[in-house]
Amino acid sequence: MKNAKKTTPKEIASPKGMRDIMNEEYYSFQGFFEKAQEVAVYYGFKPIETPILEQESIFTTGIGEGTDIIDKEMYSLKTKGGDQLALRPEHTAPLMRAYIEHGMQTMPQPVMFYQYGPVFRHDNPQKGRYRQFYQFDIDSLGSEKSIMDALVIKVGMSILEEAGAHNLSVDINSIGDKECRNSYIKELVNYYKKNLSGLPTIDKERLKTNPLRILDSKEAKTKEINEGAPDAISFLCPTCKKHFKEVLEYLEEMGINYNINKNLVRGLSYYTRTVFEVIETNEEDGTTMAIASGGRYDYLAKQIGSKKDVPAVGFSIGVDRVVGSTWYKKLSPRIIKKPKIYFIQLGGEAKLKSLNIIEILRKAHIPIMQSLSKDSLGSQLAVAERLNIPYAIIFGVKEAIEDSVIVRDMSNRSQNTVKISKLLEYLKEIK
RNA sequence: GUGAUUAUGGUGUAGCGGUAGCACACGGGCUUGUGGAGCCCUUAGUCUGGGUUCAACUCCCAGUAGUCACCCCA
Repeated sequence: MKNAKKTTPKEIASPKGMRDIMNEEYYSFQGFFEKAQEVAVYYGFKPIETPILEQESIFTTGIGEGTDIIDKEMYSLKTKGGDQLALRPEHTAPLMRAYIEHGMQTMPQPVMFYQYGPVFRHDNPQKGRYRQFYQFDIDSLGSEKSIMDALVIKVGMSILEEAGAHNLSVDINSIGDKECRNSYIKELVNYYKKNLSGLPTIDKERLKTNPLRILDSKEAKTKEINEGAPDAISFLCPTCKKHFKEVLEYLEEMGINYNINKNLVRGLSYYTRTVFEVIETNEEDGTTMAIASGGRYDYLAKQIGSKKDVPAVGFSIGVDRVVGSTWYKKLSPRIIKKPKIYFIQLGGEAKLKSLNIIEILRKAHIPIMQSLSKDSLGSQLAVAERLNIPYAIIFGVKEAIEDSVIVRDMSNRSQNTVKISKLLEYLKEIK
């Protein structure tokens, strides 16, 4: 499967960085989504689903120009009607748009939502990175209280733990609010200007567009310069400092391990105060990967057109990275499950009545696999075997006359004849 | 956007400057009221476009795509 596209002509291949999710992988995703929803619901979050397409402007103004996501990774398109739309590169701005559009500020605050689905970024694919990928988001809108920061982090971490994660660490930082962040940026720019000659070109460029980003630059020279850079936390105004301290206290209280990373700034410009990333360390090779991240975005609402600020905070999980990890504990979905019964029919008489029996099973919520198109018993059994299905229901001419079926345990080849009227009862027992 | 690397039926693979084998899978047939089977048969391939050459699947270049890494990010 891994080379499925190596020779497929482009016309019939999925687009670069996008793939089909099926079989075991499908169940893995589905299982994760169900578990994540369950956890979120226990904490009082409600579901929402926003459109995959949005006005492009909510992203350009919300996430901000000067970020890579906007400048080079967005799928933009113009509709036949002339609207400028974009495939969502993340869930946060659309959620805020929905909040504003539906006047949710009249509801009891905060409003807490979870949502999940595909997001799109036009980046080059590599390990754990696709152009269409899946995020599960937990957000609290309408409260600036530090406990909401802690809450979304807690819920996100619980979901990850339920999924089998155990080597997680939370990198956390605070980049302040409008005032302290601006004075900090001013100070930072001054500092870099003093060291301008030592900065690589990329970072000189960033000095103009997004100076905060220089802090987590991967350039060796910049890293050196960053050693002496002023740090955001010491520039925090008293309110922000208090907020950050409270968040950390809550995390400690909940036993969540964190480390303060002064260079963490995140690539989206709507963040204020709390920002964090959840890092997974691979036990085998020691490599790390961010599998979830988020932060507070108190000014996003106004940026995308609200008259009032809506303080909010969110946590988003990179589902592909969770499901694709070595530690992922396969969560199996409850709603869409893999059938445990293979239905086999034999003879014209039986084939005729087969669909009725399948319908009886369907009404009892018992999914099956079948090969109605086949005739011979042997070949149908072979398929059941091949698909690794534990039970077979055999329905032949004789059974059709007697209104019964044979239920066969594929593992030990034992079988029983069961009246159709008692079939559901019988199946309940063997499960 | 940058770099490395790869590309042969559906899948996995062989091979050679003289146009391709093999295995499995799939499909059909025989047999068959009880299992990964057997036998027979069919289908199906050199990623695309250029170049070198009498001749290219093979050598060269470009493109595309997979994988990985950088940037960035989930």
